[in-house]
Amino acid sequence: MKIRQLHRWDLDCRAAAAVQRELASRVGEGPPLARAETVAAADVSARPGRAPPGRAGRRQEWILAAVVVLRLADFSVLEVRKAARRAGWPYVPGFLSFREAPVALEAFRQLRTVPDVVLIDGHGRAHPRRLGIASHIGLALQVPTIGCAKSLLAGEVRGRLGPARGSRAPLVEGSERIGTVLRTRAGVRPVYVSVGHLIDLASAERWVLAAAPRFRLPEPARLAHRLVTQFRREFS
DNA sequence: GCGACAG
DNA sequence: ATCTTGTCGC
Repeated sequence: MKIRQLHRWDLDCRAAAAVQRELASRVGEGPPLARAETVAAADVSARPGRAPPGRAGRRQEWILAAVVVLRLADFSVLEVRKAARRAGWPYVPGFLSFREAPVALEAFRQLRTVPDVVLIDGHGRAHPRRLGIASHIGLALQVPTIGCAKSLLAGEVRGRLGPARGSRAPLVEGSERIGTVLRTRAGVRPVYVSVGHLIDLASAERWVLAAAPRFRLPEPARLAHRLVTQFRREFS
C-alpha cells in the first residue's frame, strides 16, 4: 500500500515534539466505521546486535516489524509482511513512533491488501501531544487506524471499570476525552483504546472488542507479536 | 526538584 | 521492550 511521506525521521526531541503537535492537528476522527471485513495489525521488536570489531561501545541495534492482515469473520490470515531497519532512536516515552514507525511503515508498504482498519500496539490520541504511534502511522497510511495499548501513557481513568468483558470507562486528561479503558476479558487487566486516525472512538472500541473475542489482546495483535518474535530469533 | 513514563 | 525456569491456576 502507498505510504505518505510526512517528514524526516532523524530529528531531536524538540523538533520531533513540534512535528507531533503539527500532525496532531491533522488527525481526523472520521465517521463511524460500520463495516469492516479485514483488519491489519503490526508489531515491532528490537534486536540489540553485536558490537562491531574495533569499535568498543558502538553496536548496531536493529528494529524489526511484522504486519499481518486477517479476515475479521474467521481470523484467517490473508497476508504477512516483514521489515528490518537499523534503529534511529532509542525508546523515549512520548516518542515511540520515531523509533518504531519507520520499520512498521516499510512492512505496510509491502502489503498488496489494503485493510479496512488498522490496529496498532500503542496509543493514538491518548498521548501527551495527541499524536501517539497509532495516529502517526494512520496519517501515513490514510486508513482508519486504532490505538490499542497495554498500559497508560497520558491521562487518567474516570470512574471505575466494571469486571465484565465489554466494560469500559473514559480515559480523560482534564476535560478532554482522549480514549477508553476497555476490558476485553473478565478478570484481566483492561486495554487502552484511542483514536488513531479516520475513525471515531465508539467504533474503535467496537472493533477492538470484536477482534479480541477470547484473549486480552486482539487476535491480529497476538499474531503479529508471534511473527515478529520468530522473525527476531531468525534474524542475524 | 519530584514523580511518571506506550514499546 | 528484553533478559529468563519454574510454577500456580483455570
